[in-house]
Amino acid sequence: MTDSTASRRRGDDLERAIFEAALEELAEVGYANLRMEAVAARAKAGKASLYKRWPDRAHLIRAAARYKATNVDTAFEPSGDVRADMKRVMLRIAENQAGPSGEAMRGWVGELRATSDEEEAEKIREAIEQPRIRVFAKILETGIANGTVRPEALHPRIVNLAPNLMTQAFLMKGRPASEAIIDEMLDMIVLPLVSSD
Amino acid sequence: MTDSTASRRRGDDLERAIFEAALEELAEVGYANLRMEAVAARAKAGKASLYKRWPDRAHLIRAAARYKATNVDTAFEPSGDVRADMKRVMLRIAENQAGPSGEAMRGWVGELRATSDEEEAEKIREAIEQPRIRVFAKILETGIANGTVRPEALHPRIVNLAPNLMTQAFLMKGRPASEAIIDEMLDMIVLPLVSSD
DNA sequence: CATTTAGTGAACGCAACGTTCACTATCGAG
DNA sequence: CTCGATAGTGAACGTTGCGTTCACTAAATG
Repeated sequence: MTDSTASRRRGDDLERAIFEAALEELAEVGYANLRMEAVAARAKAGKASLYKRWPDRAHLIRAAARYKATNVDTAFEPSGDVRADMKRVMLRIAENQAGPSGEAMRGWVGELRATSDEEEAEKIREAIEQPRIRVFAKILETGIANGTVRPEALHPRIVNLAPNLMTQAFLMKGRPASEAIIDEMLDMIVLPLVSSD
Repeated sequence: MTDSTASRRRGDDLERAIFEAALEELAEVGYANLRMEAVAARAKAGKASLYKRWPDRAHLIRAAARYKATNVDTAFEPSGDVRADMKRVMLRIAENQAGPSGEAMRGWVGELRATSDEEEAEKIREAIEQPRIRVFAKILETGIANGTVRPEALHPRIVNLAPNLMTQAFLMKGRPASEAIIDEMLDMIVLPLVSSD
């Protein structure tokens, strides 16, 4: 926990501590209630150290989310059972949405117009979608290889469908889709669309 | 500045003026930048008159959005051409998202957890979804009647699919889906799922 | 016309923002 | 090892927007 022989941290060391603090705050009070002073206090840092690094709350939180995304295990090997694989990944997305990353995204969406840095926004969107596209494309490819999936299903709009449904559900309901809802998404929408029979 | 023949409005008369002002502000500066003082000034009303009616910004904006929703022409008669009907409605949703209602929704989503009045949230969700469900259900029913749509397509998850895709696109991109994207949604996802052939 | 009801506008206290500054711990070059 | 340069601290500050209060006044009521 806290070191009583407190040394004064600098550089990346301090930066990481701030990120961790921000993520914890995000998880606890949510984006809308996150206070810079609270993050600073939690990280045992001065407010000035935050503002030296990021111009405002939105930037700090985006940076923290990026930090978390890079430090998370994203490895995935498809089993060949398309439904099971998709479900597994969707449950993982749900877990993720329930934590600080979900809050970061909610806040980002809420300020999407205000910020309106179209360049930056596009990069964030890509950072969110790219990993998902890769995983779902892999699942579909495996399905195509073993004949359970139509080859035409490998289109970005369809590859993105499942994660997009997850996003929609999360944003509109305020919490991630339950397992029951994921099952419905799969059986009523995604699988009928991609299955080869 | 102040009109010498200034009549002082009251009740619903004043309330409408406040709603109009709020909607104009929403359209101009967006949810995140909307200031209560600006709304009051624009409506030529006192800030106290706003706070007498609604406890805070979020409530005022929700009320304004509701006000607009009830004063909008929602009539729709399906032509029997399912694709054309759906496209027409989706374009109307896009138009709507581009205006103050879209901003209201973005703001609501951004604060969904902070507000966290689960009761109220559910009512708002319903108010958004109900009219859409009715319209798309009608379109699908007509399609079922003339044999172009599978009867099993009349399931809430599928009925809601098109509007949900519109919502997802709007929230993540910051602006409504273009016509080209709507075409893709229809041809790659919605129609393959509901068509009877 | 008198009384009650409702809106105005200005002032207020408050919370959080983002900035500044004097002070201090750590780093690294010589 | 010493000393200057670099980076962090913590407190104070001005500012903005919130939501409230109050003395005043216009409109409705009867």
